[in-house]
Amino acid sequence: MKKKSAAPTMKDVAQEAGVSLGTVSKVFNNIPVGEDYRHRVREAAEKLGYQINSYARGLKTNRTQTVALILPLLHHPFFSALAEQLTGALMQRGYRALLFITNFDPDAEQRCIDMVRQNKADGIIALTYHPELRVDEGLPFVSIDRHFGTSIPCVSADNFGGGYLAGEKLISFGCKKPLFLRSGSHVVGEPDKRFAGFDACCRNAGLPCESLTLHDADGFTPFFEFLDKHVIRKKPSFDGIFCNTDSLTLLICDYLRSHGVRVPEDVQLIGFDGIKSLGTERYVCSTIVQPVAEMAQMAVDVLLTDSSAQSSALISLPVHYAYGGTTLDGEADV
Amino acid sequence: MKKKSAAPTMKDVAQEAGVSLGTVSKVFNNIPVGEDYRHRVREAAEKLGYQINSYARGLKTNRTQTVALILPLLHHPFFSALAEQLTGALMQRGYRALLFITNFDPDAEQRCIDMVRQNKADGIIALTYHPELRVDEGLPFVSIDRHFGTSIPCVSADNFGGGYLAGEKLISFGCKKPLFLRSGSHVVGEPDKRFAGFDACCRNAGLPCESLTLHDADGFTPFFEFLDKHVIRKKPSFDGIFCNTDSLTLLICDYLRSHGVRVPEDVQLIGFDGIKSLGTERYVCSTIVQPVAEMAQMAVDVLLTDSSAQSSALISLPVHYAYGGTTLDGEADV
DNA sequence: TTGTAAGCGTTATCAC
DNA sequence: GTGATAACGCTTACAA
Repeated sequence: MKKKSAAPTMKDVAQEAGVSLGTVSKVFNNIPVGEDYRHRVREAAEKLGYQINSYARGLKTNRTQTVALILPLLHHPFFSALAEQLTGALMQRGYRALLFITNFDPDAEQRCIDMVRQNKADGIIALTYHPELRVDEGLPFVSIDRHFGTSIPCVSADNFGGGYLAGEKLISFGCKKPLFLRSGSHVVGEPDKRFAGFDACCRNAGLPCESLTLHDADGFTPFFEFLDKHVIRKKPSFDGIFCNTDSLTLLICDYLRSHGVRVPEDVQLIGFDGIKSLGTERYVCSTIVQPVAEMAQMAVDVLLTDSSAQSSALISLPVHYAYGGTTLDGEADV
Repeated sequence: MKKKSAAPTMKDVAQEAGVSLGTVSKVFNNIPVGEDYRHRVREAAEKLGYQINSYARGLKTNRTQTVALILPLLHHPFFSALAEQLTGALMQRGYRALLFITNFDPDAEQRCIDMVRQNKADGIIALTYHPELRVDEGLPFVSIDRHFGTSIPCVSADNFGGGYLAGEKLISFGCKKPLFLRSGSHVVGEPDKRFAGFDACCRNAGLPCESLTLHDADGFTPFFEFLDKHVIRKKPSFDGIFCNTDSLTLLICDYLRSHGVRVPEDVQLIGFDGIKSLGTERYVCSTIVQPVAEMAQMAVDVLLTDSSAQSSALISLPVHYAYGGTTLDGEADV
């Protein structure tokens, strides 16, 4: 008794069907084969519960139908939505997703890349914070939100356009004293353009905006100090704030309200991402919505499509504005 | 010019180091080898940028260091947290995560299982809604929140205990007329015990509770109709609601407030899951917190640990209560 | 200790 | 159209 429910192999199927190994292989690769043979093979496979061994196949073909997803984390709606959409888009194409979580740690990111090479994934889709990742030439790679310049395509939302749109909205809602608040990684990436767009819009309107940029390590207290300083007797010295994420918007909104500042009456807030609230499924704040599904689909398409014209394209997908209670436009505008 | 940056193989490393193939293999498998040999191999590997080919290895060893994660979706904090924790726990153990999203579709779930078999994963961790999944005997399987009875271990939160605790809390906060609301899949699973626990607690206290159970297909309107009927002039005929998820709690809370019912003054609400709000990182409602990290760790441990005593255990991990603004205990109790 | 060689389950290249 | 047979890159007896 040597074999203990070992998975059936092509050889077993061949034997069961009374044909040769090669014929079985052909059936499973849609290579022309006599109709009766094809049938016998299918039946034998069914009977034995045969499933092709993708490891053996991958070894031969050098293609594994597997794509690695490298993300910093999942416990944030934007990232989890991205992961879900990416996985779905891959599965539709017959690919499997190998998931790696890096926690923003550059070392972990590099280790992931190495694991991917071991795993012979057919490609990588990554949202990485490692400024100079060492990744195989020849291994298809698509970056999200981080443009590595030469030779690596990047998919992102239209961050500049989104920032500009945020400015337009705030101004059209009557804001005269715009402020920009940012918190996040110090690694430069596409999302940095949100401020550039906002700033450009404010300038064009003759309403230069103040701004305060923080990095992860700084925590949030500088924001609170800033707000304290600029809020005199519940009247802030600004009337419209564009935060670089919905998450930050919520934090700021909460702080202002708890200090007697009315949102949106005294100050209007616009965020970025398009996060919806659990349960009610409404936007958690007025926001610039990232087209997550489209970004995922595009990333997969670029990765898997014959990379002839792949080049080093930077693909920015259109965003849109959505009302979420922190501006004065109200539901009507939705 | 045949090879076009083909990945280096053990043979290349052996040649570069001037040793035999077998020796290289031994180095990479931590099998005793002369110190100088070991060194030469390491250097050669480094120089060539060699990475072991896990497909070739897997073909030989029948172990792929890969575990499949099968989840219905990711765009919900509980599932994304679970996915993140599971992936982390697996990576710590040197395993990679193969992610599958099923959208609650039993067919998709079965297809995933088949893909997993093709991929020769070493095991499966699944939160599945397929009542009678056909899964290989011999392929380690751990279920989350769904107990398949015989032979498949299941990890979940202590749902009964959590329901009981919710009852105790509501009663200790002064509730006299408890209500239970449930929405979700019609597939029975561990989470169903939340009501059982709550009901038991209410009974013990001599305060029998009403309840309304809905399934996904029903939508939410029956809840609203029910509430409308039981709220006379802004005074509801109940004063404490236990909802089976935080998500539902938020929905109900929103509905009540928009109809002039004060939460928590008129009605207190307790949810289940332990979801935190973006930005402020506070619990979105008073809730029974699931120990997600521990559940993930446990699932991985059970899956990967020598399955001698694995049996068909049902492992319930302890939950705890947390204040989140929808009850009368206030921050002090946290 | 180190090297040699036989597979693992496929695919692909041949003759038939 | 079909059936042998040689790889693919690795592990693992076994021989040296």
